[in-house]
Amino acid sequence: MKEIEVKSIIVESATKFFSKYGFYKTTMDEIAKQIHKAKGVLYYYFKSKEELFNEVLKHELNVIKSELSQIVNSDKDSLIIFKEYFLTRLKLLHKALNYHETLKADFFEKYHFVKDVREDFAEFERIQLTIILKKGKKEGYLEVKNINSTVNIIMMVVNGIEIPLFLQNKYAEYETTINELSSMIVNSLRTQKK
Amino acid sequence: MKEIEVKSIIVESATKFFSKYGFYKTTMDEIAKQIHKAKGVLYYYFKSKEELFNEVLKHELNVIKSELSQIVNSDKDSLIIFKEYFLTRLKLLHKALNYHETLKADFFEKYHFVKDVREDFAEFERIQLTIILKKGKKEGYLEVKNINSTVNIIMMVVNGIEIPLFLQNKYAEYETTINELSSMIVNSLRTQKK
DNA sequence: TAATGACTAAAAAACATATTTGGTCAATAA
DNA sequence: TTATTGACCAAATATGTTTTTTAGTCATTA
Repeated sequence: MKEIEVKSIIVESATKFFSKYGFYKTTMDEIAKQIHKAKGVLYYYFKSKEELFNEVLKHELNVIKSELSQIVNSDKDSLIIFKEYFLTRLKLLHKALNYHETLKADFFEKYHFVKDVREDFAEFERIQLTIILKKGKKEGYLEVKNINSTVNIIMMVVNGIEIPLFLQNKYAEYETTINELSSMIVNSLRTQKK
Repeated sequence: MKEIEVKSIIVESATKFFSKYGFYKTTMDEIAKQIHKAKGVLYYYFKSKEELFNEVLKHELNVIKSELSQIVNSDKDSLIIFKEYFLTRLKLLHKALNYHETLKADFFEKYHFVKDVREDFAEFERIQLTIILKKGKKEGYLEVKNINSTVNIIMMVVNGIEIPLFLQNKYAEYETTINELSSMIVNSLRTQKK
């Protein structure tokens, strides 16, 4: 089999497990077994578990990126306010994510990824919200539960978007606070328009 | 010794340990040893460890309440915007706190407090911020680290109050996000004034 | 009535043992 | 050479067992 083919089969299998069980509860044996290969072959194509995970993230990011550009360029009417705000947030959240405690705890606690993977990860979270909006009530992507969903929910409320099922617990928890903050943001946006 | 005297000595000793080590890492033996009494005496005055802790909280709340009223009624110039907002938040945060995960995890996981203690606890957190502002750079009260400090920090930034040392890590983590939200709140307050 | 301290049951900590898992590598098939 | 295997290892994790700690009791005492 061609190198690229096997590589993408591995990534595909790995994606299933990582997105279902997370990094630590996924084993290399499982991934190999799923594609009917010996574990050693994974280490022929990838240096380590982290590098494979890295590859999975990169791949997911590319999918998400293309989805994002489609959304942003299609429905200009309903998303115009959101888009404006979102593009501002891209820069603002960047730094915050580098220090995001939950993500660090989950992924960087014991394993030290190279810098550019962190960058990609940051981008991944920034883009997350848009995808959630598009997917509606579908279950989220990789580790959605770990994302700073409060901020995301605020943005949904601001834009009058229905809260997906899997975020409704979080929403109920801080309902009044979120609504308060949301109305402030809306007011702020209105002021800026004048 | 009079009953009330001994009771308050116990509460005083207990407060030191609970505020330093938290509920679980404080032992009844320690508290008794500190006041040179046998452990049994604690159970003569209090039904259980929880009831003693309960009493400690009530006592702290009373201290804090009196401090709060002093602050609110003294410096009207510098705190007027904050006070306005803070009084609104008192109602808004109420519900959110009843579902505050970290607090629940720490205190209600294994022990079931009576309802009115939860109410008191909710009030305790709401009042917390004001106390932090007054105390400036001093270390916080009981379990300060568990408080939803992000919201508190936002409020500090809004009001141009210096971030205390023990909250600066948290601040650095979300610096840009906090500044963004803060400017929105400030704008919103300005709009409301017109 | 107020206080003691030995006592208990249950939880937590410490310790020891067994299993799992990321990663290697010599052998081998294509 | 290139791609794949699977036994093997060290380290981490899980499991089971023993020891210690601790919340709470109670008969006794001052």
